[in-house]
Amino acid sequence: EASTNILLSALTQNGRLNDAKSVFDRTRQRNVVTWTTLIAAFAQNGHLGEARQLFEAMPQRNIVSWTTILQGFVVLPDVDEAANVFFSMPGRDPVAYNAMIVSYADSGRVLEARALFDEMKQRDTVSWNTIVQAYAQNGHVDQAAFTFDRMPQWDVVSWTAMVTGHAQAGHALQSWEFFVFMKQRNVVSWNGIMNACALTGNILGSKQIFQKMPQWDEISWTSLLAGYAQNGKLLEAEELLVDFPSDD
RNA sequence: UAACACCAGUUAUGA
Repeated sequence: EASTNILLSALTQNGRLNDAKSVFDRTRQRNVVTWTTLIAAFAQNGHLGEARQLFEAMPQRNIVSWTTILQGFVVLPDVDEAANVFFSMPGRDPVAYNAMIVSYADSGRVLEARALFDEMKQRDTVSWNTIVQAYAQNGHVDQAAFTFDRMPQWDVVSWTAMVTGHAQAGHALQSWEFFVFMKQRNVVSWNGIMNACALTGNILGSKQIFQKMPQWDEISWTSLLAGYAQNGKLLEAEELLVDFPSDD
C-alpha cells in the first residue's frame, strides 16, 4: 500500500490527475497518506471542490490532511476560507501557522500575519522567513530588515528574501550588500540579484551576473529577457532568444 | 552539521 502511494505521488507530480484518480478509485487499501496525496493534487490544481469532497469523505484526518486543504485555499487565494479551516483544525503546528501567515500576508493583512506569528509556541526558520517576507512584500522593508536582524538563524531563503525585498523597494545598494554577505547561494539567489539589478535600472549588471552565475534555470533566462524588454533593449532581447534553451 | 535513490502539508527569484 506504500507502493500504491508511491505510484500516486509519481502520477500527481507529473500532472496526471485523471490517472491518479483512477488509481485511487481502484485501490482498496487506502491510508491517510493515500487520501492526502490525492487531496493535495486536486488542491494544487485549484480544484478545491474535489479536494474538499475527498477531505470530508476520508475516514480519518490528521494535521497534514488539514494543512493540505488549508494550503489549497491559501494559493487559490481565499483568505477567509483559509482562516476558516485554520481555526477549525483540531491542532495547529508550525507548518499550519506558516501557511496561514502567508495567506494573511498575500492579502495585505500584515497585522494579522504578525499576530499569528507572535502567538506561535514554536517558530522555525520557515516561520521567520515567512514573516520577513510578509513585511517585504507589503512595502515594509524596514520592518523586514529589523525582523531579519533578530532571527535566531538564517538560511539561503532568508537572505534571498532580503535581496529581493530591498530591490523591490528600490534600494539597489542594500540589495547588493545582502547578496554579497550570503554564505550560500543557489540559483534562486542568483536569479534574485539579477532581477534586483534589472529592477533598479542596472541592466548591464543583470547581464554580467547572468554570465557569472554557476547554473541557470528557466527563470534565469526569462528574467534576463524580461530585463532587456523592460529596459527597452530589444536588440539584446532578440540575441538572447537565439540561445534560449528549449525543453525537449 | 548534509550523502547511501523520493508515500502526503508551510517560506525566497521571472513571464
